[in-house]
Amino acid sequence: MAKQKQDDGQAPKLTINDIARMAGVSKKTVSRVINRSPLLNRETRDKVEAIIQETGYVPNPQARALALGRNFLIGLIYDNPNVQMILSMQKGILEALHGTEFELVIRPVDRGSNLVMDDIRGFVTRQRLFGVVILPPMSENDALARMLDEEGCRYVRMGSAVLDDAEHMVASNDREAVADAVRHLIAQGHRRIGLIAGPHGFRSAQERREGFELALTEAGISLPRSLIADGQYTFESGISASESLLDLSPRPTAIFASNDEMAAGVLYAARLRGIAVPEELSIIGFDDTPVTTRVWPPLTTVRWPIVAMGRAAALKLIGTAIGEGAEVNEPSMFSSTLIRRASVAPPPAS
Amino acid sequence: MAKQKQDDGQAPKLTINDIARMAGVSKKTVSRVINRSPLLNRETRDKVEAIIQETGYVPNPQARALALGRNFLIGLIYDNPNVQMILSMQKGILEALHGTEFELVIRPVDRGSNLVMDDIRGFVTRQRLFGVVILPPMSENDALARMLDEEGCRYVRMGSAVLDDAEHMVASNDREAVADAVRHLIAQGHRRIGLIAGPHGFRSAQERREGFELALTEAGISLPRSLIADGQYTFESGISASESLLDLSPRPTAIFASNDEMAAGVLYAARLRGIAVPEELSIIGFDDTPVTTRVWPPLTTVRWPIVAMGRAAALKLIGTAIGEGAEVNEPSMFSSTLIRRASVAPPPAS
DNA sequence: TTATTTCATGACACCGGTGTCCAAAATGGA
DNA sequence: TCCATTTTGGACACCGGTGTCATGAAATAA
Repeated sequence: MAKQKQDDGQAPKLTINDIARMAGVSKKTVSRVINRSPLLNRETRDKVEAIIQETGYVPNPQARALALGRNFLIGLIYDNPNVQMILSMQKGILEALHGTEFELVIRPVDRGSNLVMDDIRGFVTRQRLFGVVILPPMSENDALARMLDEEGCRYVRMGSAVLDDAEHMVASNDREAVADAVRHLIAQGHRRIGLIAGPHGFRSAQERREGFELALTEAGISLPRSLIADGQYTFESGISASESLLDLSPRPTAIFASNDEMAAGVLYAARLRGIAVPEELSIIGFDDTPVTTRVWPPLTTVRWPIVAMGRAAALKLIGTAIGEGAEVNEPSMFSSTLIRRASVAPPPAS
Repeated sequence: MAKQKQDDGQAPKLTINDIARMAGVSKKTVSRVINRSPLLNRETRDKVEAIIQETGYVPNPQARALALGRNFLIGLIYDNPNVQMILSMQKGILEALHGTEFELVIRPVDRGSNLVMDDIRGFVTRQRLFGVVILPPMSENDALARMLDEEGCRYVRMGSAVLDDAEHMVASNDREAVADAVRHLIAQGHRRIGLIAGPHGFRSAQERREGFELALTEAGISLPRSLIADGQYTFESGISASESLLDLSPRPTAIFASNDEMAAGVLYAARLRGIAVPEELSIIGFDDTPVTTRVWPPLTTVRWPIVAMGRAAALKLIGTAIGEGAEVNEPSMFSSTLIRRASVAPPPAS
């Protein structure tokens, strides 16, 4: 029955009882101090807080989790292949969580598997997660949102447009961003502009396509079906999709690819055919990933504030928990910027 | 005092007591079944296990964490700027953790801050982590390893070479891998080969440099100091470091860059000067990141099995916990492969 | 001054598991 | 048949917090 004091570590592991004893109050009173209960005498609070400061006591998260029936863990759920995006999101979320008691737990899921729902349900209920951030395209799954509602798990959905569930969304305005990019091409004099679309079923792909069509319609430019090619958001699909466009006669003088990977694929395909970029072909991508500056010429692209959005999502989740008076009111709609590099030029004189 | 049955979710949340009642045994007996205690009657075990199967009962991790004083969380600690590596490691670890009761918690730390140690200590002790995986260069910090030992926290260090602490290492053999790459250049006829080294203080940088020098020494090629330039593992540093090499006369006919980002920088700098790759200059990088195939020409590089190493690290950590008889014996040293692409050719006839 | 209300605090049970220790049952030897 | 020894299972305390309710003190009203 000897207290295990120096058994392995030298950290004596203070508990709430130790603090209570030192302060000469009950453990419940210490608990009140920790949880900022309003019905506390000022003196008592100060005394206990001083001791907590002094000793560096930190409540045991496991015990809290058990008593509260809720953990201080935020889950990050994704089924997305885009590593850059995942890591930037992760970065933003972690920035917001830094200094709080929250930790980030990663959960990649297997899109397509029909066990996904049960998998996620088990994840959030077993771990009693405080909340989750869902990355696209999984975030577009309304059934998932309903399930989380049922389970009483908070969530924020990242997206390329505000869906019905606006309350839980942090979104970028992809449509308008793409329209701006295409307007830029039109302003340079381009009229035959090709589109490499993203995969069917991705909301972002749809939004970007709509933005593309919007800009052309505004300018009164017709869009033959042949100028649209389907891609899968991968480099390889960018190469193969652009081949059908580059074989056209007359060839498009510019191509908007729905993400940077595919834009890099266009550049690659153009080089294989000896087509000069940007002299004979202008290219614009989307995401502003590092690859845009590694290739030659550096690619004009659209930058969306992923890190800031990740931060906003996390704050939105934990805001109610740490909101000390000021209601955390993060913007839910973020806008993107056209980054002009060297892959756009006026079309060649025909 | 009414049981909250259908208050928010429809999950009745089975507890060990429910199972015990249903099986007609005490909760402790159920606990024994869960923990595979050997001193149990076969019939009792089967009966309880059947009920667990039937009801889908899963023990509450928070309660277990509290009672055991240890969580089923694995921490991933990194201070590394290389997003590709972080994500690949994460992927490997998650693969190994999939289907187990373990979850992955992410912890980026701020290298250079002198609070790092306390930060990590707080992280592992508060959360009572089962163990952590440490990515380079943080993994080279011996003081950190000692601290984790003190705190009784398991750990695995990822590295580019086996350090003193071999028991806790999962490593790749960078030195030999680089030597192979440089031997390849020599075999093609190169004699004036430049090196862009990684940052001082990174073990990987040192190992790669040693591999470079090893191959030259073997071939009896002398290495003037002017053929070595310092980089920071970034694209930009690759550009500036290569400038000093490309200004030399005679110019090196090949450059080994200590990672792909810097190799991409060399390519960029070469293009700015109108130097043809690979005709006038061969380039080899290290890491086999996606950028190597996005640029033109695709870069020859060294691939190290990051995902497999992450998997091995995780298995090494949890192996003792899930080891059912068979002692998990993952290899601790991984070897790399030279990936030949189009950035290497024989040197120009001088 | 006394009755009533408000406020601050504490005692105690509880969250859902696990460790310790002891009792009952089963087994074996004399 | 009885006692000693080994299994097998349960009662109970405990991990470190939080919720509920009771209690005593102080403040207000009568």
